[in-house]
Amino acid sequence: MPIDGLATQLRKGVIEYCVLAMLKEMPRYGGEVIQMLRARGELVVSEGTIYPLLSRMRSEGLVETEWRDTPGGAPRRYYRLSRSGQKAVAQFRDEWFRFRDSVDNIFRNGARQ
Amino acid sequence: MPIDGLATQLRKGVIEYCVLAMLKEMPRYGGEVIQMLRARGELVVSEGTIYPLLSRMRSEGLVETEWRDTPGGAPRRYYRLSRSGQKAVAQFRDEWFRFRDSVDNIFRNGARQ
DNA sequence: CAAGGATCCTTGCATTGCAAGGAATGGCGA
DNA sequence: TCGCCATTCCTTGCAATGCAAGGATCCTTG
Repeated sequence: MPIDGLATQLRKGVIEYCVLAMLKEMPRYGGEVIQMLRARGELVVSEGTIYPLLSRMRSEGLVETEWRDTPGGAPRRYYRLSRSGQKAVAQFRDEWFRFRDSVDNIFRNGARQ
Repeated sequence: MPIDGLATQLRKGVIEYCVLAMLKEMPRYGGEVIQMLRARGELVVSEGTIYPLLSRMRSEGLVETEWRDTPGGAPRRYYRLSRSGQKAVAQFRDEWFRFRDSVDNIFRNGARQ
């Protein structure tokens, strides 16, 4: 059973770039990213989504990582944007706004162009 | 090779409801739907996407179909919205606007809530 | 030492967009 | 008539990715 029926498929291909965008400000670790996405109602994700995603982005060179010890508990792997990650975010951002407008048009104006 | 790199994954889970929304005005056939989506720059799809999609929607009861002869050429299968298809469009519409706002926020304001 | 919380990861599955290939219908020119 | 082409529809197999479930490691607390 998916976390949230309809929106599950909506998230495909968007979460990756949302995560990259969240890393623009500062490096973050996996659990932190999950918490931040959950704070927004519509972007709830599970560990099984985020960790494989972060691994993919690392092997694609979009992010770079660094272990940091914590005052108590397991060490955290922090992710920060690489140069090519920054480019990817910028490129996707443009595509997102165009895509969003197309879909908005269909749902606001019906099929009329 | 995908039709359009980044946007390929974006389309997942959205095209289905865009097609349903396009059927609200009047019944349409597969090729017509493809043409209309291509007219919008950001929602280009191929036959291999639309025909399996229309079949799924038919077997889920979201659309009903009817064959119509054409003045010259192969007959067309026309799709029209069923009652449950109308409900699905309305429900998705609400989800879409919320989802869109969440993503917009991330790309406009960074990670700040 | 045992229990528990936080963190990270892996495996296997479901969904869905896509390319490639193919079949049926009718028009048109050789 | 025969072959070719455009139009329309469909099927097969693959790729990408969100997800649940399960598990490993490290630290603290009792």
